[in-house]
Amino acid sequence: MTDSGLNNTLEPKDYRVRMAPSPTGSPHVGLVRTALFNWAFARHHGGTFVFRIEDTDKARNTEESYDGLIDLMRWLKLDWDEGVEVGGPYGPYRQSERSDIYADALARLRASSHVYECYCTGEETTARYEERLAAYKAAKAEGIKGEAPAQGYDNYCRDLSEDQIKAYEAEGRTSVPRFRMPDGSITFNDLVRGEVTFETKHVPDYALARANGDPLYTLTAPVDDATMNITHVFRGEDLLSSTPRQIALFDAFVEVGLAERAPEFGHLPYVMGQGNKKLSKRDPEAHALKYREAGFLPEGLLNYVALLGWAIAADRDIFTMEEMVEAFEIHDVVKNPARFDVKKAEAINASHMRLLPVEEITHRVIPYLKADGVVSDPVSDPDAQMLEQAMPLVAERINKLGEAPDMLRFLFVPEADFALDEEDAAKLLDEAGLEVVQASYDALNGLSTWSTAEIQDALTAALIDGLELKPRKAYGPVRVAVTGKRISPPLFESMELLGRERTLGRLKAVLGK
RNA sequence: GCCCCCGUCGUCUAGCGGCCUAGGACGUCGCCCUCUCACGGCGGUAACGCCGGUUCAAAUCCGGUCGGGGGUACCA
Repeated sequence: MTDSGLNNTLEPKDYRVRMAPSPTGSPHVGLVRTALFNWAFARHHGGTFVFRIEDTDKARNTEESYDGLIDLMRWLKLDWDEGVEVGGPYGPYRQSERSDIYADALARLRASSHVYECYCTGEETTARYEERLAAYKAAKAEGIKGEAPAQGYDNYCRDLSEDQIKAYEAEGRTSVPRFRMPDGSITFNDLVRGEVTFETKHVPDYALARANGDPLYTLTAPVDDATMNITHVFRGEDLLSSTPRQIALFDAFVEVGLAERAPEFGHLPYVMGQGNKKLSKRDPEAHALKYREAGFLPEGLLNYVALLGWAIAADRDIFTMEEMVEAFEIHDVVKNPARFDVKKAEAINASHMRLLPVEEITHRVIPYLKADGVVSDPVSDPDAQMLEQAMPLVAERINKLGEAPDMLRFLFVPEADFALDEEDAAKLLDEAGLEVVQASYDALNGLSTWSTAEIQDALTAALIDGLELKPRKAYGPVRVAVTGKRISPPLFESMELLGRERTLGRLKAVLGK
């Protein structure tokens, strides 16, 4: 048994965690959760959060994806103390720039007894498995009980003689370095799951590099964690079963002087999509940056994502990142996978919206208004004034920043471009509706003062008292005529903001005059 | 096949042997507020996978079983 425990002289301020994504495709919400928990752990303990990039797979990495990762982390304000873009004492922080380090590590390992050369081809390995399987089945048919053969590499080249090696080399075969798993079992204390034990006979010897010399993930990640002095590794549960081989590797590192000890591990449960499938890049809700596009607040997304496997208290869902940092303990992380629920994410986001003062929401909504061409870029003075007055009306009725443009557009469009929603117009501006609009026009036209209160009084007198309409019936057509839609900010306030000229103009336009 | 992980309302979770006729949140349903929408308020709905065991007492501990997931690569 191997003990992976840290020596207990380690102080919380010395804790070093990392997140190490591969820059392939657009960043995933599962990655946000992993980043958040690592970050919260580091901040809670006063440790260090490292951001490293695992870009050894040249074929799949893109610079665009890398930019997306940086963009995402900055938007979320998950700041890192060391890593790409900011540097640090253990750089470089991109694996593609660390070839020398891996070559050196591999050379040391090869000089030890922990690594041997394997000359097998993949076909040979599977062929041997088929053979074992056939033999097992044959024996079973005859009633002989035995252990079913394991799939995967069978440690065939473990103890090759000098002659055999020479023969293979003479054949012109290439070889890969394989790590020799020790006998016995490996037990480690997973910080979220508790004690986990693997019998090493179930863990085949594994390749550390390709035949062409390129190091594999099995080597690079542990080497980086060792050389960057990472003390705790929190990652997805898909890596749980590769942990024993990494711990064994770390033991070899210690022997060859690459590490002082293995880090502690904690395996975070999956973030799932619909059904029982891990949220994949194919699912639209998987893409983290989409939430920014939709107008999520970073603190809203983060709060929701934190809830996927962690709870701050039994009766509380809404909290700030400061509060999370204060309360976060890795031991409290739940073991079972969580489904990502967009509806709840939106609700949590809405709660955060309500926590913000109007001025802040205004500030944050501007990029969305610009993107949709609702306000000028840069924002003109009149636009800024209008916004300042209009935002109190809409701030509490939107759940995402991205909902603001549609709600505000009617206040900003030039009259020439103002258009009615066809469906709403067809529904509400029928004969009866136009009568209402006519009555409204007449009532408002004579107004001496243009204020919310005056407007409301005039319309109430004309429509509710005069035409004896239900408020619902009365204001619907007017709303469509003035704002273009059935759904809008409060009508009387909107009219005041729009001004007498534009309001009356729109009413008249509907009446066809 | 073999190894490992996981199993409380539809969903996310609280629960660490008695505080549980299982709490909160989202969803959903009903009501109230209301010029639309949204907000807000009130109320309802709904769960310990199953079987054994330990115990005076089990959602909580143990065993089994079923179900789900991951691994078993010269992918990460």
